[in-house]
Amino acid sequence: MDQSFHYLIMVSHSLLQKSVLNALIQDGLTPGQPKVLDYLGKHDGSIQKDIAHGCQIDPATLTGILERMEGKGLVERKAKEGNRRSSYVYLTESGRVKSEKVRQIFLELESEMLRGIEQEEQTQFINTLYKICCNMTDPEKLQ
Amino acid sequence: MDQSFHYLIMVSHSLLQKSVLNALIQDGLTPGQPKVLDYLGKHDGSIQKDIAHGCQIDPATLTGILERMEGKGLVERKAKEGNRRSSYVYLTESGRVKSEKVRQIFLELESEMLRGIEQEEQTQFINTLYKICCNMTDPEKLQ
DNA sequence: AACAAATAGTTAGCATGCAAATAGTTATGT
DNA sequence: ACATAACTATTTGCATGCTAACTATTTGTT
Repeated sequence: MDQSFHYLIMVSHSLLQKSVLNALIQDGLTPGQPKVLDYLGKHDGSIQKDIAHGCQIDPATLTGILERMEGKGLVERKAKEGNRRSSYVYLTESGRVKSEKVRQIFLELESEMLRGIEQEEQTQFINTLYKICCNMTDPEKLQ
Repeated sequence: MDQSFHYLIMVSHSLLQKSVLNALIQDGLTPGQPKVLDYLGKHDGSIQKDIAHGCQIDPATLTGILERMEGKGLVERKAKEGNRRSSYVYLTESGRVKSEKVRQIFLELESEMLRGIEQEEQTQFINTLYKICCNMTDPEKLQ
């Protein structure tokens, strides 16, 4: 396996993405849905702009994903008095169950990815990865 | 920013992907092409199956990408005597120039991502990331 | 040699993912 | 108050990305 930096970033993401979907496809979830469910599990009632930002996808992409999720009864989009241009997104009962399942899968996969790696090495890795993400983040769009 | 492991993996990949494309879109490259050019720069004359594997995409996806790259004169697909079911892919002159440009961009972006991180910390990070990728790789498909 | 199994690539259908253009809503400036 | 600007979500068009089904070729078995 090529050990260049950018290649490992690509591979780790690709393998994680495939594992997540492989574990959740029997629940009827499609590739774009797990990250949205994960985000809503932590920020229920967010507006679409914030969900898109948190999930690192374009708002236009999120529109389609939410339409299918609403069609399957995973989420509801509601308007609020005094702000008719934002749409507030809430998990349904079914959506909350799936969101919890997603959270569980992420924990299991993280445990598998870090198999055989010392606690200290894990901590150092997360810290460095966080620095890297900050280095890549446009200061204008700091979260 | 959320500092969970899977989230940082997703964010680092997403930001890298966007930076790469941002730097290469003026060259007329589309999102799927840089990784293929990078791979061919190191393994010119590969068959499609190996390119797909190296780029972590499905062979069916590669078919479409190569069609557009061939249409733009970046690559050529040739048959070899004695093996008519594989198609061997070669960079053209123009493709080689783009491939070199891609390599340069990757180096610059890696340098930017690792800004302010000690050499020893970088080395440790790569080592851990490599272990993680190995943990996620199906032993059946070891590269 | 004849047939079955494995392999390589393509096609079709669907779901992301993005940029650009659009519509509707809210904020701002004068 | 009015016109303008900014903001939020959607639509459109194109390029991935996947699975499943299919074609063509090669290998393996008998």
